Amino acid sequence: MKKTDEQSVMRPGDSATTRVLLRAGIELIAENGYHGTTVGAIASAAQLSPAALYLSFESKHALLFTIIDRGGETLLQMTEDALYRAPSDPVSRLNAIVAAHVRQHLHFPRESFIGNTELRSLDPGSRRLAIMRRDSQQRLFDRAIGDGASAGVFETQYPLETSRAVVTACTAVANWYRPDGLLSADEVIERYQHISLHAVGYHGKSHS
Amino acid sequence: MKKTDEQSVMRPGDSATTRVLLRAGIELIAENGYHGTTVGAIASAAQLSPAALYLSFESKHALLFTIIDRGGETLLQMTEDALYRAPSDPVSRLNAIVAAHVRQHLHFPRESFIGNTELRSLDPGSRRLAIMRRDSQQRLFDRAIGDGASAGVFETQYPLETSRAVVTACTAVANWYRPDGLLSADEVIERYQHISLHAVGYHGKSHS
Amino acid sequence: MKKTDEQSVMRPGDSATTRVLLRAGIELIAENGYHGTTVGAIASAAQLSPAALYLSFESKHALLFTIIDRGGETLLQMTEDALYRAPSDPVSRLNAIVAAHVRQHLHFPRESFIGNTELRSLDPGSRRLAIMRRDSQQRLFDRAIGDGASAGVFETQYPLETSRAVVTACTAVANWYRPDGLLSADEVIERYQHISLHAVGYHGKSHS
Amino acid sequence: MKKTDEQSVMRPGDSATTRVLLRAGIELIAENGYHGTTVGAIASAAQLSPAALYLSFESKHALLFTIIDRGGETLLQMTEDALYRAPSDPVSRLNAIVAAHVRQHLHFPRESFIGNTELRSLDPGSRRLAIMRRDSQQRLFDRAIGDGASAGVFETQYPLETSRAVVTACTAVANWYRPDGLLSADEVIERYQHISLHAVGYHGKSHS
DNA sequence: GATGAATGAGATTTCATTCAT
DNA sequence: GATGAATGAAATCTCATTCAT
Repeated sequence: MKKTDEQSVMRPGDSATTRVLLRAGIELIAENGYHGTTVGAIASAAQLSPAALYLSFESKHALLFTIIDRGGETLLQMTEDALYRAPSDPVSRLNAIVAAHVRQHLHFPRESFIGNTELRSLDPGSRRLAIMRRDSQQRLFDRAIGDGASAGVFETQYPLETSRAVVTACTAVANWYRPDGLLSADEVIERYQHISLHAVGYHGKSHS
Repeated sequence: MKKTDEQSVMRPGDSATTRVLLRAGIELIAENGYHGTTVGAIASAAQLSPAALYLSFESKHALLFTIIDRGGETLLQMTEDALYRAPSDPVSRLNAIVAAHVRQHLHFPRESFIGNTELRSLDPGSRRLAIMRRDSQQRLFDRAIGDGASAGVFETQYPLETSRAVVTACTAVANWYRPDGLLSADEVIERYQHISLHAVGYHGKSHS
Repeated sequence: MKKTDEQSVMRPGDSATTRVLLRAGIELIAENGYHGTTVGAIASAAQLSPAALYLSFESKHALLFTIIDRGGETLLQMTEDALYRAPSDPVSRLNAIVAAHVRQHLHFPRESFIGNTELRSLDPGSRRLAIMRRDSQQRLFDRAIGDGASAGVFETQYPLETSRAVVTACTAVANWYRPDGLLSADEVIERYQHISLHAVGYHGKSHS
Repeated sequence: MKKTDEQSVMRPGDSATTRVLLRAGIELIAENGYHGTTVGAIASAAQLSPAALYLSFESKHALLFTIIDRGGETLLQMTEDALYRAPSDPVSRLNAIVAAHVRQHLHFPRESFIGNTELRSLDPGSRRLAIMRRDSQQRLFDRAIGDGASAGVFETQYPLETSRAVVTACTAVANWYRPDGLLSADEVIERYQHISLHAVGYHGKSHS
């Protein structure tokens, strides 16, 4: 359980208090947005006093940055790892990063949602950093799809737009997926691989 | 110009003051979110006093609701109209609603963005209404794609997931499209029609 | 009455609200110090809500700065004016600035007290400005006493230390003088002229 | 060094921790005032945790009271001792208490400053005690100067005001004296004896 | 003796909203 | 129709103090 947590925002060094605050912050900010969430609400969800937040974080903003920074770092890492381990043919590579991206958004929908919607609530310096990382993630897809198109495996006239559309759609699973819904995570992943291959104009077998 | 405005949130009956407040509200809420935008900021962007807002709207919330309600109403209307005017074959129908949906999001990116992200800031009653309308819009796509799949024109195993992915991607153009960018609105529309047809597993000509 | 007020911190352009806040701030900060005085206490002494303070001043600090800046400006002005109007002999000149300095501290003891004790509560930029003005005031005395000593009219070996001692003593009247006490303001002034002339080693008549 | 410390606020029974806290408290409170100084800042200047302060003192207030109470006690003691050892003529007696008062304020400027400015931050009971002691100190000067005036040695018309002015000026050395400045402590003392004799209207030799 | 973690109370400041003019 | 002045409520953050370890 904790192990799972640590695959997105939590880190081994975090104290129990820090973790419970992060969990409460993730929950509430995903629900109401950063400006719609008060320090008091986070503290009370964590069964702590508002003052306690300032022992773990320098400010409310620092809590938000921690969520976005660590979540973004983990997503990029996971995706790069998946790419590293994948066979080198375009289909496998696209399948690998779609799986990694979708999986992370399925397992950590709230963390991902915050990372996608609350960049505007970061101060300019932090925002720049977060945007750079988001762009790196996008470029992994741009390259995978672009390479497949150049190799003639993907028959799309608009690889860049398609790449954006694929990432967007894969990201949006965080908005609607419910673990207690009809589909298992693995089923969703498989379907998004399928849809993505279609979108890039791949006409062969999905082979996975 | 005003004509254009009125194709999303503005309405003929609106006074000049109401319009300027709506314009300012759309601009600022899209940028900073509802809770991140103050009445003072909206008023000052409209070159009015904060008190003036309360002559046109009952509250800050009422302003938000106006933006979301009217924007959503227009989007649905436009999409239904497009469908009504389209030939009855699946490709034409899908092309028609993709065009309507994308066009509206390209021309009114901020209004659309607010309609997608600030539902959570509505009070429960208003939110329910907005969600119902958003679901109606989604169902237009579900039906268009589902019918095409049933008819065997679209070869997708997962018509529902694909429909969601298509709407998501078409919606997201509001996040990145810049009117002064490389592509014209019509080019973007054409490419999204192309990508959508690919995604639903259509293998024929795009015929548009 | 208002006329009198305006001879230290109040200014013609100040609104009634600004004035009442300044008066309350002067009273309370003189009594409890800047850090010992809350915005709430000032507002409530002014029969206003805490929020009202922020219509007249940018911050609590801005209120303090206004008191110190304007009070210091008035003191320097008054002293320079007195010097300008005085006959040019050393005794008259010293008498003139002692009278001006003591009078200001007698009539505005709280404003003066704040100007002497709360420089440390100003931010560095404001503090520098206030210190520069305080030094200008000191130099008026240094010069008056130094000139008298050079001319042989004042027989002191230590004109600089004496100048500091004189200013210090004249300033301290703000700490103990009570308008309802035994001495009238003019009597106090006369006595401080007398004491000052003694201190600088003047052995003739006081001739005032 | 420790010996010197103990001539104002430190006492032989004080533990090392108590001493380091007193030293830090004196430094910081003199700089920023009582209300401008936090327990955390004192503790951290003493390289201790905030909680440690409560092992040596009952409260932040108790620390302040210790500084003011002991500092005031020492000052009065020193001045009384000086008077006790002085020859009985008015000039010697005034010289003696000026020397004692000035010396204490030169050697312990921060302790003295706090004793003069932070009485208002004491609770009423403690304040009364501190004020009584300050008045005792003032009366030593009142009596010395009054006796000299009665004896016709000091020719001042206003012995009481002069006494206040002398104490004020002698006290203020704590505000400007810097040990690394141009004058040694003994030189400052000599000059203040000189100035004080002038101020009280003594026209003979300074004989010291 | 010393501290890290925690907190209740309170500080400054902001904000949506009202209302007399 | 418009606003300047005002405010109650609440937001973020600080601080003196406690207590289990």
